[in-house]
Amino acid sequence: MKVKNLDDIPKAYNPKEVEDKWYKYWEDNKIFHSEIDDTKEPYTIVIPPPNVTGMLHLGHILNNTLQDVYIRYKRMKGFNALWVPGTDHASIATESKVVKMLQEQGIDKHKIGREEFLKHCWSWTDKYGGIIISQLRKLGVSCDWERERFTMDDRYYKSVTDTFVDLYKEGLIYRGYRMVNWDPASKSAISDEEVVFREVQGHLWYMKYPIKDSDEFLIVATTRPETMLGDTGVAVNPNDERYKHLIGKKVILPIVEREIPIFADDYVDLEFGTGCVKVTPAHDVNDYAMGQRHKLEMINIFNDDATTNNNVPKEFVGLERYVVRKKVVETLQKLCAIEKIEDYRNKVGYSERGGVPIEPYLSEQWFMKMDDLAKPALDVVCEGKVNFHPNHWIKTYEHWMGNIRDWCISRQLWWGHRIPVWYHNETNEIYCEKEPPNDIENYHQEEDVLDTWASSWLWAQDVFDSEAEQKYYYPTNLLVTGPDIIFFWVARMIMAGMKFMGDVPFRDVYFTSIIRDEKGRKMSKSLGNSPDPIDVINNYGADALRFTINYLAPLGQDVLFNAEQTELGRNFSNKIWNAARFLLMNAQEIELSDELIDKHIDFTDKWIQSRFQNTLQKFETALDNFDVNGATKIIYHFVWNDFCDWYIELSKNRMYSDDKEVKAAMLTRSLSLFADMMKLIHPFMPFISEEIWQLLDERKDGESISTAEFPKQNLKLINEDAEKEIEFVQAVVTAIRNIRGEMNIPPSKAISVYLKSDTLTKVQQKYIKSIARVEELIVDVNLQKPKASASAIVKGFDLFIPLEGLIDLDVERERTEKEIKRLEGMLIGVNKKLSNERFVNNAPKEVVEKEKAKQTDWQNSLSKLRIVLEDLK
RNA sequence: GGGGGUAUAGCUCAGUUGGUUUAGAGCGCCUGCCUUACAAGCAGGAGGUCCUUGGUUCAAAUCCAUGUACCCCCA
Repeated sequence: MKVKNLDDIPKAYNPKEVEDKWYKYWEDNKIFHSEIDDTKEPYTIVIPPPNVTGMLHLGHILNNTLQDVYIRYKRMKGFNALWVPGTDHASIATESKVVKMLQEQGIDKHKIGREEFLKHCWSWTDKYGGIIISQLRKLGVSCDWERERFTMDDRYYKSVTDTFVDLYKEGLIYRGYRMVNWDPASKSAISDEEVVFREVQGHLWYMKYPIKDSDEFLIVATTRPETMLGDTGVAVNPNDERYKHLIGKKVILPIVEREIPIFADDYVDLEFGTGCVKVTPAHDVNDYAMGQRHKLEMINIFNDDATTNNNVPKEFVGLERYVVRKKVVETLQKLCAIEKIEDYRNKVGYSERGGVPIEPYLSEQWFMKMDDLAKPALDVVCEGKVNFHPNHWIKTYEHWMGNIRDWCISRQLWWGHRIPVWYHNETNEIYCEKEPPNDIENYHQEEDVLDTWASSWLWAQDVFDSEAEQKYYYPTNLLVTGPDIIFFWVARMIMAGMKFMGDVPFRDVYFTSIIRDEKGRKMSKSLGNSPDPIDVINNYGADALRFTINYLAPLGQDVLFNAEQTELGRNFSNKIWNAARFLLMNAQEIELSDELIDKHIDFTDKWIQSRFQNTLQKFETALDNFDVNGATKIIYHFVWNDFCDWYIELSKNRMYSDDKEVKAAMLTRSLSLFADMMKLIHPFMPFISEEIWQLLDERKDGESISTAEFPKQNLKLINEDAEKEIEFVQAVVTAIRNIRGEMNIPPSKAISVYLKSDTLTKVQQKYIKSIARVEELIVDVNLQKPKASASAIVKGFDLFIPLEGLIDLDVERERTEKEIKRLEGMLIGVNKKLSNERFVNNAPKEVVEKEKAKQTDWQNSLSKLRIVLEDLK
């Protein structure tokens, strides 16, 4: 062992100087590259591909740090670790950005045509596509960048469209005229999962529909009066006595003057509104269903941008839907056909991407049959072949998979995987093959592209270079993602895996927390409550952010985050840095040697080794159980409390020893342990751990902690005797510090301590003296309490600190009385337990013994304290 | 309407198969310290009806039920 020569180690850790340097080193040395190696077991993760033109946000930080923790941990454990990175083309999100950008230049997408438009999309992708990737590098993720993938790569594109052809031929994909969720802004269908419901303050309009050949009229209540232009019926509940006599009659639709039937249907809620429902089969999902049941006419009144078409009276044609609403209401009011208008809160579906209310809309779309695909995908989760963490998500998954509907996979967009279907120009016959028709001049291709998720559902299986690679790396081991895309993506990847690979795509799925601001609100651009992670990294360091966010993020709970909390991780970095700095500075002038590693060992060394083993064990168990949050707490506690607060403090005694060999042996061991400690830290804080690890010993060129062997558990090093010895030292020291603190005795003031005990070894005494700044320590089983002294009971033994002149007797009396009260309280509890016969008879013997021991201890301490108190009076 | 989650210190959260003292941590607060690694630090301290009410048990923060409050998802 030979530490680096260091002239001047900065007092505060500066991540900026360290982080970029090591990231470059890792990349230059291809530390993260993986290739097939049959001698090693693979451990594979595929990144949830972020939107190619997106920006890194805090959700990405948590998600990618978690993946990095596992991939780095497994890499050090000797697995052939591969983390495949990449980005997603994000069809609708990217296209709407490009459309907007072109609009600002006065360019219309349709005027320039598909090919020209796609060129703009590609240059947009080229321009912004690198940003999120470089941001991820700042975070320190250990992806194999040589394998970076994009969902629009030629190879991947081909798998996506080929898969379409296979499923079409198998009859699992079909075309149909159906009602879909229509986004009038992007003029495209979107899936059910892309609709977000928002509560809005609206109105309930009560409209009068006159009954044909009668003076009577019906009143229908609606939240969307404009759709009345497309009404083709009025429904009532068959059991509704109020309207029974009207069933079969007709009403004259105001404005339009169309005769439409009154019919009965169970769907109608007697309680809602008036109990009469206007039915617009072409513009409402429930009305559509009723329309089909009762064979109603379907009148589509909207164009694809939600303006009215020619199916409405002339004066209403060509108006935007909310303009029509106003005009319809005004016209009805003039006709005295509005009974009343009530305020009403209801939920309106909005397009997640387009941000406008969706329109239920009838159109020709492509669908994928879900029943056969869903069944095996549901089974593997229920059987535990895919494990969810936390596992309560299984219930949600089960519920969704059990009630699944066919998936609308076509989108009326250009940016994406164009559906591999050609229609014959004359016959309109469908041609669906992996290659275009030979006589392509006689065909025109389907204009629609596939839903983005219908491409990314193959991500876990089609990011590899060859079949051999696929065989080696698939199934992947872990997927880390947010629970919000459990249906969009996780479920569909499992379907794809089972269908095309005959095996699950991943064995474990870790559902991350959702990051919120300190008030619990979702992070959003409009609220401006989302700190830019790059700013946070620049201010505190990537390690600090990585550690903090994991320290704050328990599995399955939301995280309330603000940037200042990153101080936690920064402070921890600094603590680690200074501990290393202290040891390294002391090691500069001295000859370290591996041969000294087991020389001059005492119980403090045995203790810290024992603690480290205990920590290692708990740390690995936590990671194996996906308790990442727990792992951060375990390592934090060991580093800060055990190692820094106690072991380093204790080591100072030998650090300043005259015996150079004692010092060298101690330093050799400490630094060796420090290297192991850095390995535990490394998955969370890759930069600082690499920096320090490189300083601790001479390293070969290209060597990295990233590929160093992870410490092995060694139960032989667990040492209960040493732990007990330290516990006693800690108890004595804590008692002394407590008296110092409460009596306001400054640390600079040397004191004497009397301990009425016969169990303290000379070595223990030596450490107590140095660490508690005790000038004179007298240990004697027969000693008497000195006059005017403060006292404490340590593990049943009297401890006195004579402080004549300094000690305030009133304070000491209060202190003693407080302690007596505390003990009395505890004794009441234990006495009660032990006087309960049923407890003594029924509880396990060990538990009863324990309680008895407590009783004896406390009784003993209490009587000692009472004597002390008497003496103070 | 259906499903899921959460209630523990001022704040954010730990708390293992029920028994580790009268329940822990970080931050915040109070007191004392520039103790030759670290003031981004050290030492000490205050602060809790473990949401309500029942039940199971020798024993409940922990298991069960009920109620209340908040959050999320689906319709």
